[in-house]
Amino acid sequence: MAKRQSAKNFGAYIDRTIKIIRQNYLKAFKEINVDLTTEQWVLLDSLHQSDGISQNELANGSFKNAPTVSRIVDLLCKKGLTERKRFESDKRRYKVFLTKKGKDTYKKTKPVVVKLRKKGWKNLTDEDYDFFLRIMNQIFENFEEKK
Amino acid sequence: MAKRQSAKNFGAYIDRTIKIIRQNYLKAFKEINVDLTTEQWVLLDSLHQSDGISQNELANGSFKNAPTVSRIVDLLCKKGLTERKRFESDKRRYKVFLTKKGKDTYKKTKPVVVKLRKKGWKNLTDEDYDFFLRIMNQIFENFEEKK
DNA sequence: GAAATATATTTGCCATGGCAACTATTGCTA
DNA sequence: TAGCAATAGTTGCCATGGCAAATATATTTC
Repeated sequence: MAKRQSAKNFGAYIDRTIKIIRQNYLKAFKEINVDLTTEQWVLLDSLHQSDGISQNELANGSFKNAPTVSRIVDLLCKKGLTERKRFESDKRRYKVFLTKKGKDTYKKTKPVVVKLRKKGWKNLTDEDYDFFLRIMNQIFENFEEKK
Repeated sequence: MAKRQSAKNFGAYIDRTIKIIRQNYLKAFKEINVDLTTEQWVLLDSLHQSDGISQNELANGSFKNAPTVSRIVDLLCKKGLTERKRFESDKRRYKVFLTKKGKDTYKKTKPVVVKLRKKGWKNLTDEDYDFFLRIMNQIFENFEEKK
């Protein structure tokens, strides 16, 4: 039973959970010989859903900031998984695309991710997920900047 | 209502939540002119509870690995908040202590952290916390290495 | 008691990410 | 239209942290 104190140390639990999730992703990719981090996969996933979006859009969709996305896209391009093309109408922006290799890598890793997600939610229910989402969103909202 | 699919993308929510928590801690410390990160505070807190423990014990208690603790303790020592003393009986180990300044800093920041924890749990109940702990611990357990 | 093992800590390399400053381009406005 | 503000992206600096290798000391084993 949780301690009945008004100041709850939820951060520590969130921290250790996200850490073990990242480690499991990394290990699972390694096991199928894919050189990809969790965060790199997140961007591949965004691109799979909306190929050709800008880095800014990638950032918004993945809760990352612009510099981080810039650097991860650099890495993905170096690995040959994505490529950048300038917008014609706005030369400040890039469209980021999955290459053939990027699409293949996504196809190869997606089932692994699905398996990881199932593994992570083992012994938990759909109702638990609703509860989980409500709590996570509430904490997030509580800390959001008041406009 | 959450999507009824067996592979639930819980990671993204955990990720964005831990990020906004860290940002709030950092900002709150800055506002009271304390130069301290969230993770540095976590170690101060451990030391406040058990002054003189080793870096290994610090690591275990904070879900950090040994290299990370080593580097954070370096920083804390540079800031004059902690000091290392060798064990007499085991010269591989250090005992890490809070200095006077470290204790003062802890006293100054603790109320701020309590306030942040309350802020983060706004509109959530004790029962929510039990639920939250159960779900977080279950996810963690699901990903833990089978011995 | 010497050699092999185990443990505590450090260091190096790299990825993520926060923040600020910078460049290039576009849009707005007086 | 000249000048300024806004936007997209990059770069630098630093902290965290994962992993592997190195160092120093302790413990075990033969």
